[in-house]
Amino acid sequence: MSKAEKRSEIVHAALELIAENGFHGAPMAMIAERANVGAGTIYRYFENKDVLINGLCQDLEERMYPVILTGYSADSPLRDRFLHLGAALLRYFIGNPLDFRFLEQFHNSPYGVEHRRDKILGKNAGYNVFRELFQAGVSRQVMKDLPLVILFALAFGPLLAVARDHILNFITLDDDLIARTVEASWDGIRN
Amino acid sequence: MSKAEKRSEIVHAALELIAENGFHGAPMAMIAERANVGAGTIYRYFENKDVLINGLCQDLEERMYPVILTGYSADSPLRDRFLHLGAALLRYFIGNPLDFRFLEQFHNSPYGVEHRRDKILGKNAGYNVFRELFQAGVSRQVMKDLPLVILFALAFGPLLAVARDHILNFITLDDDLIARTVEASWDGIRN
Amino acid sequence: MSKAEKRSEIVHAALELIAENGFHGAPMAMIAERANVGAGTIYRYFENKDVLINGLCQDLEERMYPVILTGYSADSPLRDRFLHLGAALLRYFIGNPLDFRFLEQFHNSPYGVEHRRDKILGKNAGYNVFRELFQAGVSRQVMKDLPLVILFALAFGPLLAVARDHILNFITLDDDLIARTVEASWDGIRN
Amino acid sequence: MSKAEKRSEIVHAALELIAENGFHGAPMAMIAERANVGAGTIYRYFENKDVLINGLCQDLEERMYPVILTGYSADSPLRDRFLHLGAALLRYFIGNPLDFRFLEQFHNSPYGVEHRRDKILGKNAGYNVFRELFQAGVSRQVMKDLPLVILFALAFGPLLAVARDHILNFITLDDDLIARTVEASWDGIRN
DNA sequence: GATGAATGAGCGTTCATTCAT
DNA sequence: CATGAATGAACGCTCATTCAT
Repeated sequence: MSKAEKRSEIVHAALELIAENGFHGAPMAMIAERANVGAGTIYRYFENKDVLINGLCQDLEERMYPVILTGYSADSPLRDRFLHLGAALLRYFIGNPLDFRFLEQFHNSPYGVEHRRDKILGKNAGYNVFRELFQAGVSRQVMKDLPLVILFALAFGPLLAVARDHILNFITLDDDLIARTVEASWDGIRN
Repeated sequence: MSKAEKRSEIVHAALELIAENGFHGAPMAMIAERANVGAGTIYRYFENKDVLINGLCQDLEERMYPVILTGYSADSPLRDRFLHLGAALLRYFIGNPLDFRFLEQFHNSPYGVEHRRDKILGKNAGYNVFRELFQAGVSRQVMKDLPLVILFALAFGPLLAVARDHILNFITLDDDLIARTVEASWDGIRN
Repeated sequence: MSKAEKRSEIVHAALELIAENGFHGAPMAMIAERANVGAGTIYRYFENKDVLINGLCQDLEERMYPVILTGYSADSPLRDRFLHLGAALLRYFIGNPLDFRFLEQFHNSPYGVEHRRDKILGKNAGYNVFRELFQAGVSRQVMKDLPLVILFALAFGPLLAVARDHILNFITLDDDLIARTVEASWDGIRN
Repeated sequence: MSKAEKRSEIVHAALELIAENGFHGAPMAMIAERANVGAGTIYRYFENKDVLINGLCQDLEERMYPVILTGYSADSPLRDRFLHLGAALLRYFIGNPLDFRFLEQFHNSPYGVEHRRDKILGKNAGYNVFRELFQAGVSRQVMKDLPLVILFALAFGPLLAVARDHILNFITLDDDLIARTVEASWDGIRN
């Protein structure tokens, strides 16, 4: 197993366990076992558990953004751009439930909050596609004149909630339901 | 200290610690200390830590529902009823950040999921005021014809997200902002 | 087993293991086992291993000083006082080899140095009997006019060395040899 | 880097780290790093860590004895010979505090005791200069008629103690103080 | 009934040693 | 030969739970 593969195995095992059982249910020894490496090996790739968890998040975003940005055109009308991103996000979460579950766990932790603070301050490139979209929407008066943070909440709050409901089997989303849900969340932010 | 008072002290101490520090930062011994009871005493009131945590949630709802239902009239127009509940919920969370922080921690745990499953299956009375409202909204075609679960997500997803943002100091909500946020979330669900 | 007894068992087990095997050979689990307590129990009596080790030292001094000061008279001639203390110290170490071995380990550690620094600054009562003796010796010109620290080294350096040699079976001290050794170390410091 | 150089780098790095941080603060990986060799390479030169540490001691003595024997004449009077060796030893330790710190760490370990046992049984050449000196002193009745082990303790106990005190900054030795200290220790052993 | 001392499994992490490259 | 990634036993410490008082 190459060095990159080993790192990947560790990351995968950690994400899987955290997604399935939460942070409590993912001790380092169990991550190591599932990754088929020794317990000490993880520490060659990640300084400690905190660093591993933050690495997981970064890893995930690097996998996720290319997917949801595929076919996205910054020249389309704002509504179309939002519908594309919303549906892509929802589909990504549904198709990658472990990633979604991990993100939920992550955002509910001290690191998650810190990470979010950085995002809102605009340090992160991936997020900026959303930020630009919403800033354009407000300035062109296509969207409601509300603080960006609230628009984010109106747009993504529902999408994350239905993704969770789908993954927990409270509902089964199909393409039609996804489209109507994203349209409804558009109604929440548009003027 | 009476039996009921002692139970109340325990519940209060536990909720406070979990809200402040997360589940990790709330060992039983610390809860006992803050509640001014012996560590063993907690086990007279709650079979184990899991049961305590579920008790906390139930306790919280019993305090919260009377507050948000104050002044609520089932005879008002659907829109008014929604705006009342939404704003009341948001104000409750902002005014009781510990309750909100606890709920967030709770919902992000195996118990939280189980609890939610019960809610959606309709076992819990408190939730039913929302259920009735949304069922009426759909049947009178005032709201979109979407599954209840999705309507819940559209309505409460944004409210919870902005409550979190406020409590984490990413934004400061005032009455005007609260009203406009709840109206925006109404736009998401109304026809 | 009473609380005081349990503490005593822990202290005894720890001192024994450290004396026999050094700090490396005295993990907390082994101390607990030898003391017939659970591993966690130690932490009810000592905040952590460092505190335990410092406690051991303090404990030891509280046992040792009364013994070596028995029959000691501050009114005797300086020479007699020194011979008394020197022989008493030597006898104590020979009679309590575990205490001696522990002290040697202790003084060769960061804590030991810190502890020694305090002693030399004069915070500790037990040591002061030596300090007074040497200060009197210098001022009455019975002892050499050297810094106190050097007099200590001249007086106790040999005593500790022969105690070690006896305990390691390089030599067997009897009362006669003890007396002549202490007299020789007196020759080192006297004028 | 030649084989001998590599060995030397390893020995130097190990001694430095152990002197600075104690055995705890000198893991093999850190020694390897400071020596600019691979971790596994150390095991080509030393079977394991224990052997390395013993090698360190031997190495040190090979560097130290030539220094303290410089200018030493076996034909001088016993007193002069002792004063020479004592002062040379003290100066060596003060001038090479890492060597001294290492020796102290070393002598306080199972290996140290074993090493000392060999010395006292007379296997080691370096030590013999002291042994010869003391044996001559006793037989010519210049020194006290005490077992050699005790004479060693009387002579070197104080010297090691003041070296430690100097290195730990409890006192600052100058040439005058060194001379008077060595003379005082001579008083301890001479008749 | 209430207590809190005792427990020990389990945690995150380290490091001497091995061995494939 | 030299390397350094991999290993896993062992460490200090925590904490949910029990039970003698």
